[in-house]
Amino acid sequence: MEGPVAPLSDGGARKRVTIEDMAQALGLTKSTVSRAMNGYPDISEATRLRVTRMAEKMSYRPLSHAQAIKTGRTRSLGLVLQLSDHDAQRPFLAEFLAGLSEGASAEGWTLTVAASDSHAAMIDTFRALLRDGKADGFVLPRAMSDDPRVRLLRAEGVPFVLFGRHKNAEGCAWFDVLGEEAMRDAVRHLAGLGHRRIGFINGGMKYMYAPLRAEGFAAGMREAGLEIDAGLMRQDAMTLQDGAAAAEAILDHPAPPTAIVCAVDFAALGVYRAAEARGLAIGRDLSVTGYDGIPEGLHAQPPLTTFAVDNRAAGAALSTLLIRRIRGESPDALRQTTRATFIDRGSTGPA
Amino acid sequence: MEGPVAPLSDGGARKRVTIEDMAQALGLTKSTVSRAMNGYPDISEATRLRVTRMAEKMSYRPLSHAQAIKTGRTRSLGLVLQLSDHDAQRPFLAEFLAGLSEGASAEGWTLTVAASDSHAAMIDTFRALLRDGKADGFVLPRAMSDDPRVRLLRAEGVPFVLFGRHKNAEGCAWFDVLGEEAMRDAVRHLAGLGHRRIGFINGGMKYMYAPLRAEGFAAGMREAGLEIDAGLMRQDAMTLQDGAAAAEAILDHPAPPTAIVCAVDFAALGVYRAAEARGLAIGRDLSVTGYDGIPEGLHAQPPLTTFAVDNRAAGAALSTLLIRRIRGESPDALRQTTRATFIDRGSTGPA
DNA sequence: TTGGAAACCGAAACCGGTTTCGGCAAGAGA
DNA sequence: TCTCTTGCCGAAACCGGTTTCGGTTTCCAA
Repeated sequence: MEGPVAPLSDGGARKRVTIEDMAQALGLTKSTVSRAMNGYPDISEATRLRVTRMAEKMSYRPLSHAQAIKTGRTRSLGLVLQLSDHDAQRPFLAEFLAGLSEGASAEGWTLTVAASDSHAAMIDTFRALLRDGKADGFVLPRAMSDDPRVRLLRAEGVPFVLFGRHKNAEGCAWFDVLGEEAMRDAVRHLAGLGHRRIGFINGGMKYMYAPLRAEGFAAGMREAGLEIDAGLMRQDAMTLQDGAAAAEAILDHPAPPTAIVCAVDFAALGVYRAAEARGLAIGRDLSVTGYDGIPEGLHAQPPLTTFAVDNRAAGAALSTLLIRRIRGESPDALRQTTRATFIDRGSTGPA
Repeated sequence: MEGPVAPLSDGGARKRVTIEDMAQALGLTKSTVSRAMNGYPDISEATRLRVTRMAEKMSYRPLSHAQAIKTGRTRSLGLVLQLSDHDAQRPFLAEFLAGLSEGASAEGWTLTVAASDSHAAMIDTFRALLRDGKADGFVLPRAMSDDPRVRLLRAEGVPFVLFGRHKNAEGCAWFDVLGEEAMRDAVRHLAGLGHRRIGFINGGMKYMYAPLRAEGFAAGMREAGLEIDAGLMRQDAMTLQDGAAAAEAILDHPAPPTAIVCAVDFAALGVYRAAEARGLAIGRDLSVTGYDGIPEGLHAQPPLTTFAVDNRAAGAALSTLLIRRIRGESPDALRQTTRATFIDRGSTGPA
């Protein structure tokens, strides 16, 4: 039923190869082996080579928790999820985790995940993980403008890397997707289709990305020579419901827009609903753009024109950056950005 | 901008309290302290009490990786995500992780997460985690009928716990939600509304849950004295698209059903789409029930009648079970099930 | 009173590494 | 030729725990 079963446990047969085994095989002492593997300068290049070769051959890898007892570092990255945050990050979580795990395991690191409901609990979670040496550094998703996590980790001198930029760059490494560029491109795209009154529905203002995207939208409007009407702008819309409500308000404007740029895909789908309720056909009577690239957008009617974020790549980049940070590189050298990719589907059309 | 910053790092000031500190404070040796904390029989009840009290007072907790070097156990649970699996588990992932983390940290354990694309890579991932002692046991989501993970872990003698039941119970601990009961209740509910021709759209047959739910559906039909028509049944529908396709096929039947029971919410939403395309009003012309309790169901038009699974509770239960399993309890005592809760919304109506 | 078994704790080895320190040999400068 | 470095490695201490092994006391029965 379960197929043939391998030899059965190990029975103490095949044991892990230790540094002592290495030393024995090489005719050296374990201290020499250790220093060779850790790049100490008082080891000749010749023996270092012998050691690394032998390590390869015997497939020796130091036990991370054995070294941790002396070094304090476990070769593991920490991730603390905040649950009260709206489902915004949910759809991407799997890809994001995959990326993180990928980047970590490429260097022989692992990922330790914890979750907490409240902000206070989250700080305690960080403390507990640090206290027990369960993580050598942290990935902080969703950078916020006043971020308690950043305060804590800075104060404790613990390495971290943000997903999202931060005002106060001091000591901050980060990876981010240039959402403002996407917003600008969205406006440009719509303006190119002849739209002149364009609305904007932004995401949660407590996050760093929101002001940036607003800025990008504004820049796009200026470049296109279009007037920015505050009556056509809403914010803090991160769910479909929020988006629908925002769209209702905007469409109630005496001079409603012919297109709406959304900072979040879910909000864009909310616009679909509001439009439907008014008998407006998306892509014909009302153009909409989103941002994120959620799968639901692809299967909406019509499919949502949006900017896709590669969350897996982001995760991989973040873990790589964090590892480098933990290894001591300066945070100033550890800031990367990328762009979202425009996906022109069916939700935009000529004005 | 960031607020006042605490003392700065620790500067070596406050250090972790070690077992030696405990020994000193108690006038004992560290060996005694250790044995007291680990429940050795050669420690008097009096000193054990003194030790545990002092541990509480000094908030002493042994460093998990320090003990790991001797015991081999790290107090961490492993979770390996399979990415190629369709997005089925995605929406629940956050809650599921939260539950796992919750259950783990309640006992002072942590969660190590890894991801892999292919089946082969997944096995390697398990091996790597085991080899480096990064996990003492594993949570296996989505039990499959012939599960390579189970084979591997059984062979290696590594503790694990399944989310989902397994045919061959030997050595298997598990937690599961009784999907078959939900399917039966769904049929009963529909039969009570007067439906006599009821279709069934099942999920992925490679998973253990699918045959069970089919069985539950069949049982419900028998109990209601209704005829089971194979022409009204489809399987392997785990996405909205799959569900729509299955519904199309079923509705093409010369004697189409007036209700369809779905084993997966996403498939039920696919039924919505198929019905819409034919001008059938859900809840009036065609009744539909789902299973899972995804948020999209709540906001569908009309809201989806379904059975909600508490994935957070499931996660918490699983980690608790796994910890007990790792501590040596027999798997036979570690099998729990619960029921999904029926949520009667708007997608069912009288025949 | 004595001998033996429990009961209980200390001493020391060990786990798998890292890091400090000291010493030997070869090479360089005088 | 003799010292002084330098280069290179071994010896040993250490990290924070666990576990084995003895060695005292105390209790109890003989």
